[in-house]
Amino acid sequence: MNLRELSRQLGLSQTTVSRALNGYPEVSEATRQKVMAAARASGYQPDARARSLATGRAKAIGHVIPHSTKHEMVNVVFADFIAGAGEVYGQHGYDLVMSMVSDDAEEQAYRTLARKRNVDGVIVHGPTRNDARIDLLRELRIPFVVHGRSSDVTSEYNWLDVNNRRAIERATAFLIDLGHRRIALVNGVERMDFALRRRLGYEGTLHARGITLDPALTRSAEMTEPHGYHSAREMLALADPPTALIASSIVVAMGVRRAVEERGLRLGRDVSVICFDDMVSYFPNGDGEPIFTATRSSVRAAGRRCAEMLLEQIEAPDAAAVHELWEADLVVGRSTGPGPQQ
Amino acid sequence: MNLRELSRQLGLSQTTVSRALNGYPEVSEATRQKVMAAARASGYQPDARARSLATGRAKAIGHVIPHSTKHEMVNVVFADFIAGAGEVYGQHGYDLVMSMVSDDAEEQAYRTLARKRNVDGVIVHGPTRNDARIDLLRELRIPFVVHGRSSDVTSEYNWLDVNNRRAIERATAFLIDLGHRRIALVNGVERMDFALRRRLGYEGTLHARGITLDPALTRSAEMTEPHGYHSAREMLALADPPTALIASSIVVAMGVRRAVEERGLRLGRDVSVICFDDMVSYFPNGDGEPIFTATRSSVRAAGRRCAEMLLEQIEAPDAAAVHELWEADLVVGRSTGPGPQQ
DNA sequence: GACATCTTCCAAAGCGCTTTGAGTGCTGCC
DNA sequence: GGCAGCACTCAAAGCGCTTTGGAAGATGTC
Repeated sequence: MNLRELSRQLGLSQTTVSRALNGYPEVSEATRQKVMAAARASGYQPDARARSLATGRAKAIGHVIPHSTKHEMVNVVFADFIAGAGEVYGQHGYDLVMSMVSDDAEEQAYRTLARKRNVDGVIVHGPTRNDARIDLLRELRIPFVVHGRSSDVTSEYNWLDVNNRRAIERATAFLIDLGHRRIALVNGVERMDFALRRRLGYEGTLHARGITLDPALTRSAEMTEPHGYHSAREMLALADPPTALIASSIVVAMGVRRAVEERGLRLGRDVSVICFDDMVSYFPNGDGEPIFTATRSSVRAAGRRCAEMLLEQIEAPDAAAVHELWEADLVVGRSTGPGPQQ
Repeated sequence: MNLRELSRQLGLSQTTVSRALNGYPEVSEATRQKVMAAARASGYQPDARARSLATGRAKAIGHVIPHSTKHEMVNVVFADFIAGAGEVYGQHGYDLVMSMVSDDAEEQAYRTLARKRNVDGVIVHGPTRNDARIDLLRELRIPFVVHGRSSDVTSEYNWLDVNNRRAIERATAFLIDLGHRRIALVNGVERMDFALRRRLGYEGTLHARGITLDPALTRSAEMTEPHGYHSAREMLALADPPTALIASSIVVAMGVRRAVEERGLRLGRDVSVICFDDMVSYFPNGDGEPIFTATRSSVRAAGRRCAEMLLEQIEAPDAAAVHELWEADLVVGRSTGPGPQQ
């Protein structure tokens, strides 16, 4: 069933049928009703490709996901972000098209996406410091929103970020206020902008509070459970071990907890842990009182908002760039307690 | 830059340029080289929509993901499955288009997908028992592969499944051999076919070994960490608690562990735990000796294989339906030990 | 009643590609 | 030299939709 067939059945021209279905005013209410009814009855749905070719709008958003051979990791929070964004796309009749691409081919992937014209815009995931993709996308003149930010990029672009620096500052200060002085940071890969900002927050707060940074108390790697485990295990075995750790995600925190418990220590009493909680659906931070004291911000909500921002940008391509900086909550759970008595 | 412009520059017809680029034999090697070079130089890439409209092939695969309002959960393993499938799609020049859809609109989503003709096939996720989607997709005549199976569906369809029943049979037998008699099952939602099969494996093995099933020792819900925690916590508080638990995923197992440790028990000594490990990238089951004794099967590999099967099916739509049943490994880790002395 | 103005509809062009069917020029053979 | 056959190339017809630029009929105004 296509438009020609449908209009033939109705004894109307394709023009009229198309207009009736798309809500144009040049068609009488009576015929519109007739057309709508016939369309529903026959299950007519316009061919997306033909419509897209005719209108110039793909009605789809691209997400390029690098799957590196080096760190073969699909981001933990990714599924929830996509879920949030996908909701909004669905509401607005947009599709989500994903490209999994080896990370040395990522730039090419964006070029291809732009040329093939099957997306109207893209979301940029996991920006690094001075991320080259931003200028590339500007050059390609394709609307985009960055989930996160990229330090040292001077051009204007749309982004939505959590105030990672501020969040970790607050977490660090919270631990210091509790009497901790040996505070470790189990960070993500610091090529990633968010991880870098978290480190800055950590270092800045230690410095401001007169605590000298001990390089032995920071680790940085992919945010997996084993990363948390090994980092914590090694650091807790030091002669002068940390009494508190900041974990970059709830998954990392799980690893930290494993190491803590393996050592026979009790979380929240012997060792304090704060983590960054992205409120991932299948791994909530407890369901009553939080398991972990955490800085908290919903990645799913971020996905929703990024999608909205992008759709707005597509509607009005000449609008000024939009930025949103979200503050994370600091929620207190059972994983933190007073530091050691001096 | 489009085909017309490119052929104009080259002084050739669109036909010839198109044929040269698509590897048809009716064009001389010399012109082919010339055309290729010009295309590369100008960064020409055919418009996906126009090509798709002309060829009738969308070069894209659809994944419909229900996001229920009831259980607002994005499947844990989903990201890894997609990553695997996406790799294969990428290698074959296919895109992946995702529809997030509220689960009461899922059937409509498939219809729309079929009508809009912007995908050549779909992957069905999370089949339930007697899943209506299978007959629907047959009726819509759109190639599809089911990740999992659907009990009680009589029609033929393509599927790839892990032998969940056998895996849990082996896990249960393993625990019985270790001397356990009070064995609990912390299962997923049993509307899901895989969860149902796991229960059958559990019940069957208990029965075969002469152990009477205690309904107090089974739980079933979304596979989240809190599900593992609450289930284990409640069951461990019973007058006659389980000495071993089978967890439906590694995330659930994390919750189980939390409950075990909270009770002051030691994993692998006081309580044994076996889980189903989907080998999710960010949450490996340890990196040397496994943390948990587990039945193990890579969901990422499953994604890859499902994608291959689907692409083959698209190439040869009249080929017979293909099935693959994968056996899970049973790997021994540190979370299991001998049962209580009689 | 004649003219202007809406309202309602239509034919046809065009989006950018693939593919059919038809040349055109060249080579080889008799 | 004439012809068949081959190697290339092309013009044009779609794919299914939107949208432009009219046209036809209905309505209103003087």
